[in-house]
Amino acid sequence: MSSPITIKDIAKALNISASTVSRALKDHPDISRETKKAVNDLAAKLRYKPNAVALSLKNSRTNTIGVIVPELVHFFFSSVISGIEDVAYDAGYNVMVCQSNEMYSREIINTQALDSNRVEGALVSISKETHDFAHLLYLEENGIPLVFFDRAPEELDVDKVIIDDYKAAYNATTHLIETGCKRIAHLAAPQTLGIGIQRMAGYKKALEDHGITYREDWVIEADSFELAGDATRNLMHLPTPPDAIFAVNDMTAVGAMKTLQRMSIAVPQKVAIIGFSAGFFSDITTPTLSSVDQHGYEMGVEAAKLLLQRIETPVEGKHKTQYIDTHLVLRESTKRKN
Amino acid sequence: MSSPITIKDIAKALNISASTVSRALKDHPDISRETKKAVNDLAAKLRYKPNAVALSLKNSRTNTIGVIVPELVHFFFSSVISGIEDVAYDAGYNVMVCQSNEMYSREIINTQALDSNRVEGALVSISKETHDFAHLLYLEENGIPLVFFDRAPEELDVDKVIIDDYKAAYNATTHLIETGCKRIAHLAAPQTLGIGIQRMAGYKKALEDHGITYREDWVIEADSFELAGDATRNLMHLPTPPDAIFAVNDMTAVGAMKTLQRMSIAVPQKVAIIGFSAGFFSDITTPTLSSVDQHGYEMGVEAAKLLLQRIETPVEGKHKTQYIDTHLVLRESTKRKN
DNA sequence: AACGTAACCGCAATCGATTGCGAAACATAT
DNA sequence: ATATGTTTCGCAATCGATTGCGGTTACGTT
Repeated sequence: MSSPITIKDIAKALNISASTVSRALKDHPDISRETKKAVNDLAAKLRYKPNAVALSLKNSRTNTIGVIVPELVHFFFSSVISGIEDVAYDAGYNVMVCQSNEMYSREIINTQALDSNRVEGALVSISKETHDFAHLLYLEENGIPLVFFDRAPEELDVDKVIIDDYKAAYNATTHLIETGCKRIAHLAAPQTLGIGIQRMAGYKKALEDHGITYREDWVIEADSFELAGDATRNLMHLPTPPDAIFAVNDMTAVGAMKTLQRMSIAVPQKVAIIGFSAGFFSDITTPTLSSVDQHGYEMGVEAAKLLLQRIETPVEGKHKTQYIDTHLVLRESTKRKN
Repeated sequence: MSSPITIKDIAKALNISASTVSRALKDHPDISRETKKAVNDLAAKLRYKPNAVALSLKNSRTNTIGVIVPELVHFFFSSVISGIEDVAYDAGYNVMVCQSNEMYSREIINTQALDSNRVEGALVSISKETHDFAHLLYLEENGIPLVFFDRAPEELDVDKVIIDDYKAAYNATTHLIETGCKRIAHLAAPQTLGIGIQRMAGYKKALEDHGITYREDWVIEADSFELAGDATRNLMHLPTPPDAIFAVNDMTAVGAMKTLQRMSIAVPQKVAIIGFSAGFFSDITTPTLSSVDQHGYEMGVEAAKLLLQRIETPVEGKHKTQYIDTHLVLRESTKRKN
């Protein structure tokens, strides 16, 4: 009902000036013990809370960071945000969250909103539509540190926290090889996306390092539950079908698994499957799905830490690319090492 | 690098007063055409953006709403937040997100942060530890509208957007009965939580209405993937084990399903299972999981709409309880009706 | 008695934008 | 030439909190 208590209200009630109240509240030596007590007592009674907005204006510090993600409803992104929020909380920062819904136009508006609200830094994972980064780089030009996570622009000198897709794909493929698979297929992401290219490259390199010839007909672009069905059927109808599938993400892996089961092909005995972490539902398939854990929470933590560091001490020189370690989560959809 | 452009910068550069700049920017009739053009041109050139913080202070309107959830990393909660964000975006509001991590103490601090930051309203789903709501109700007493969603205090006159847990549980249980199950167990949430109580009550009522006796040993408090394992084993080791399980959420349902499979008990033939909340991973289990869809996104939308309405026109009289429709999503883990 | 000096506290400016009111400058009317 | 009107703009206060600087007491010292 009533508007919030201000320092003036206390001053008026005690018949002293606002400055005295302010000083009393922060235990300034200029203020007498009695005055301090009176002020603090009344402040407590009225439940005075400093107006963060006024402080922000005065100090040019909002204690708020902004986050833009393509979509909130993704296990991975919500994990990242959770990590961000925990770090921010510990550091006394608030988190303003926006989703671009994979739209370039909305990402721009989100960026401007964060700018207008004078967030002290921004954490961004770009939308699928975004190929121009001017709106974001503009933030940094204006003194708002910017850290990309997961989906970051390639070939740009910006701060980013990402996973080593190449290495992770290499490890996943190697695991298939080491558990006895020799005909390894890859359900790939579009080769326009950085992750698509990197994961493909890691896959190829693993084959090469283990003396396995790369076969083009074992690689199909398919990166969703739906697309995985057709792709898998096509693979299994080849003269020499694969005995393992490395899928570019978990939904694709599950799509392949479901399809194989419908074809009565045993997983992992006939065909092993490994995915790439989009979520913890790898636990709940039958068989459970081996996968590459992307450590979303940790990525959020590291990205937030880096951002806070940039806020404290702005970049000198080159920006940093930080890799989050991935690791193989070995479950039932791949065979055991012997 | 340089601090953001202010209205004064433009005024100084054009040798006019700040008031004139302000008026020129908003097309006030008092300002001449030439002045307006000069101001607008320079503003565009310098990419002037009004300082939202200063405006907030002046207008006592931050255009920001706060959200507190127990945990971000939940399909349901992230769905709700997504709905909230979309509504807020359309209305020109920003969203400040906090997670309590199921801790009462942290919920309090979150609340104070939102208060200090003068959010114009708050959307809250309470933590498991929260039994006292003073900190939240205090917001509303201070003119910050408050809308609870999903986890709301019972028996309190507050605005809330929830599902009809009682009805949904009744329907889920009834479906099990109608598909021939007669010994229906319930893996329940803590009976301190409203949802726990309501879902339990709906379960009981369904049994009663169909002439099935309630048995205490078929009800176990277990609301996570991990807890479901032990609970399910215990259930199946009873002299008369159940032939169906109604689980309080999907993760619990999946935990039960996995355990049954490990015990070589056929789902749904020997034991049918129905979950709650229809996370999209209900699709990928084998068998796929029947569940109650909670419509998280829609709940977020409705809660945000209600909050914005409260912000526009504060409550007169009693608060509102709004129910989001649920519906049964029938998949393979329950039997078909005949 | 006169002066010095702590001890305490208030004035006013500041952060950026807005806005009521008043004031120039010029034009038109009487 | 005086009065009235119109156009265009600036002053200053405001939002809430902070802080340098100056001012007022009261007390002690010589």
